[in-house]
Amino acid sequence: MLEIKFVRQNLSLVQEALKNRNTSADLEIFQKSDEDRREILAQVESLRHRRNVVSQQIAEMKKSGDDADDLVKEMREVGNTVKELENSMTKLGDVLRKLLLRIPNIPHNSTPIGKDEKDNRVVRVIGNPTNFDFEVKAHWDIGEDLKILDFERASRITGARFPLYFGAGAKLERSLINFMIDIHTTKHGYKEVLPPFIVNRESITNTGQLPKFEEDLFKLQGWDFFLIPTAEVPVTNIHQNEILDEDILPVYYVAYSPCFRSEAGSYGKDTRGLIRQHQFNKIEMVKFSKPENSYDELETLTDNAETILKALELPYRVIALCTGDLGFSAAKTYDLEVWMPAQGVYREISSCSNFEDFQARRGNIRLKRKGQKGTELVHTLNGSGLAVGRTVAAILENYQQIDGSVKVPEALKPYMGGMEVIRDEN
RNA sequence: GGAGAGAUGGCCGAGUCGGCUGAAGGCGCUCGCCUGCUAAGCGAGUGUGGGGGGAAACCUCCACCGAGGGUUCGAAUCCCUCUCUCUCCGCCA
Repeated sequence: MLEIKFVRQNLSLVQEALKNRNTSADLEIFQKSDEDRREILAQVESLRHRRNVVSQQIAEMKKSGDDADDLVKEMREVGNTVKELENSMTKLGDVLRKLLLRIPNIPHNSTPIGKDEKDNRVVRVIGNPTNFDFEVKAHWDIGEDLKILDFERASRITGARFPLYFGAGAKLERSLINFMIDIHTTKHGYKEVLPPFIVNRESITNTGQLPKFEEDLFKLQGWDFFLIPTAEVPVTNIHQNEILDEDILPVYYVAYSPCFRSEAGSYGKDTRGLIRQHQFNKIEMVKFSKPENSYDELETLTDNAETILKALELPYRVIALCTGDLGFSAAKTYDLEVWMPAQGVYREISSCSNFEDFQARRGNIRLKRKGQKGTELVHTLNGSGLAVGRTVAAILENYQQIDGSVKVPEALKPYMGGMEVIRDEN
């Protein structure tokens, strides 16, 4: 959420940001409601002031036995007026809050301006697309042929877009989870957390998925709770309504969680394989930072995610999302895209963002500096490190061999109990 | 699921029969004094959000004692609803 004062004073800047994001919000209603509300506020406050003063008088008069009936009567009137004005003020306040909650973050000035994903900027390319001297198979065929993935049975258990892993496939997924968390905790200084996978409305509003994108979420029937679409939600909310001491910052957390997404509106896309599932596993890194350091933190965060891809020796590239492709809460985002040989394209496998104080304002996450009065909002960041299902897909495709087996990446062998190659054991 | 207790400022904790309590007291923190160093001591200050004024230091007003309603001229204090925490019982991985 943007600060109401900021929006009030920078309407054209906000307008411009909305335009760059290909979105809009009714800023005229905002402006009008804001002015009206402040006008009423002034009236209410002076009436309340008068009531406070006179109430004091009434107390004194009663104490000395004087008759205060006239004043009491008058104050009853004042009280009624105040109540009426307060009601209209509450209504305007609701309008304003609803509008504010739906205004996305202002993109950072280093975020390229552009319409859609075609305008994203390639920042760097690491490694070369894997070479094969045979015809490569898509990961879903590899997985099904090796009997480690079973989309058919999964769809019977639940429906389309749910994963079912067997044997070495299940173990590969589990190994990757441990491998990634181990690297982030031992090499990058993150603290491991295991958060709730169901969150309440407030938490998921704080991170920005609500109120605008409720249709993307799975909601629990009979509860105002949601399945998390990413561990970002519970982990960022660890510190909601807290004042963090300056010297504990920056705080780094890494969490494993399953992620649940309705994928509304993506019916035709990625219908096969592990790329787009309603449930998938992800390792998420979350940072709380002082404002002045958050862009440096974004670089190291991205580097931390890249470390995993490098360790797995998967070719990838880093792109900077343009304003039109940027997520609602983010001011700047780098996507990591891994090379997928079967489709011959780079596919998103991680997204690393700086939200500046946008989420912190919603979640009231503040910082207190030594020797300074007051508090200020922290900056929050997060990035996948990495999406596990997509990593499995990338490994299957990039490490496939002509006989249909798949080599285990060197770095993963210890986690796979020394297994060198995944082959059909049946 | 049943029974009970509680929720106050960064933390601990007091608030009587509703009215100088935005909130005692303590801790912590900041500044100053004092002291060979450290420790202790002394003095002052120290919540958040919002409106108005001022270039600014700051001044002023309003709101906030888990959340939301209600009663009242006036509510941290009374009433109602909800949420959360704790204890005991039951049940359960």
